[in-house]
Amino acid sequence: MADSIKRADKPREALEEAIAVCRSRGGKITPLREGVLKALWAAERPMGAYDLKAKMSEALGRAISATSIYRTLDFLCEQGVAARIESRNAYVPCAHPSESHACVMFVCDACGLSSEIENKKLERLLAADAEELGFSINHRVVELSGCCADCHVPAD
Amino acid sequence: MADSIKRADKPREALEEAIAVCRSRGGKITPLREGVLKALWAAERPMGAYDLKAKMSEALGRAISATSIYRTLDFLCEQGVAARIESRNAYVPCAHPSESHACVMFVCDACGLSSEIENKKLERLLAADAEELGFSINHRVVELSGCCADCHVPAD
DNA sequence: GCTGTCTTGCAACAATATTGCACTCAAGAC
DNA sequence: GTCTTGAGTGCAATATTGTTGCAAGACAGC
Repeated sequence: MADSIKRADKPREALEEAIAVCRSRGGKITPLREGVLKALWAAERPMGAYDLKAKMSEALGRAISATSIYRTLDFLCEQGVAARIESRNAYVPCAHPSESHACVMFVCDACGLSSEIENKKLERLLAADAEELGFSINHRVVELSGCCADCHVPAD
Repeated sequence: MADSIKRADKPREALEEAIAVCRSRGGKITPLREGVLKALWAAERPMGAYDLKAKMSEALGRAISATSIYRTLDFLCEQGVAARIESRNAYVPCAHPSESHACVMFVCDACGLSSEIENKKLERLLAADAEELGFSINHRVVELSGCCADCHVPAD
């Protein structure tokens, strides 16, 4: 049911799928957008906006402004191909662009690796709580930090 | 099962309970700490650190530094009597200081009201996902934004 | 009174995010 | 072909949020 905690094993296809998804939704793929998406998939961990700014400036051979990065990230998040980790002010590529976005993010404090998993039961549970309160949910943030399997190997 | 979406109906007792909880855990209640807690309970919505800085500076009649506010908030969060809303960079008083902290926060985009509810099933669900990944959870963030019952009354 | 610890003050700074205005470029209208 | 329009981007300035390092004050235990 759950994804692997590693997500960088198929960045290539994921990137292409993400681009296809954006296009199919009428989004334009510019070099900056593609570069940011690529950088996110290439990264081993969530990236901050200013990390991306540095990365993109280097990759494109000119200074990219923070503004552009934020706009690009907004676009990618709207398209569902990236997600913001609120508790870290950082961004990750999103592996489930086509699904309604109710992912659970696991983020390792030690190595920074993040993993997204879908959980329909969780979604229903939250929906039930919301209904009880008469609350209509617009956006969900479910983030768990701790230690991933690779990191807390005690003695091996 | 769920709390009311309004939390300001019993700020007085809640405040006193929170103070008692801190004391019982060996925490010292200083005027600043008490003031911040009081401000959080008095507020109708999550407060930012700099809001609290202004509020406290006014209340105590002298300039309080951001540093002190952040330290105070750290203390209150550690004690479990306040909680940070990651998706807003803001803080709320916590209604369940004695429980293990796996609350679900509902925050209304329209009026800012926030409500915390306990949900044990959710906790188990997350624990199960975590186990499957070999992930040990250290900190949970479950925040839902949207529209509360009071705000999306359509026509009345 | 002395000592050690916890709390606070303060200044500087770092990191994150937004705003307003101008410019470019490509797609469609004429 | 030219014009218009709108999306995307650049850029400078600024706002907001959060941290660090060091010094001073408060207070309990001895």
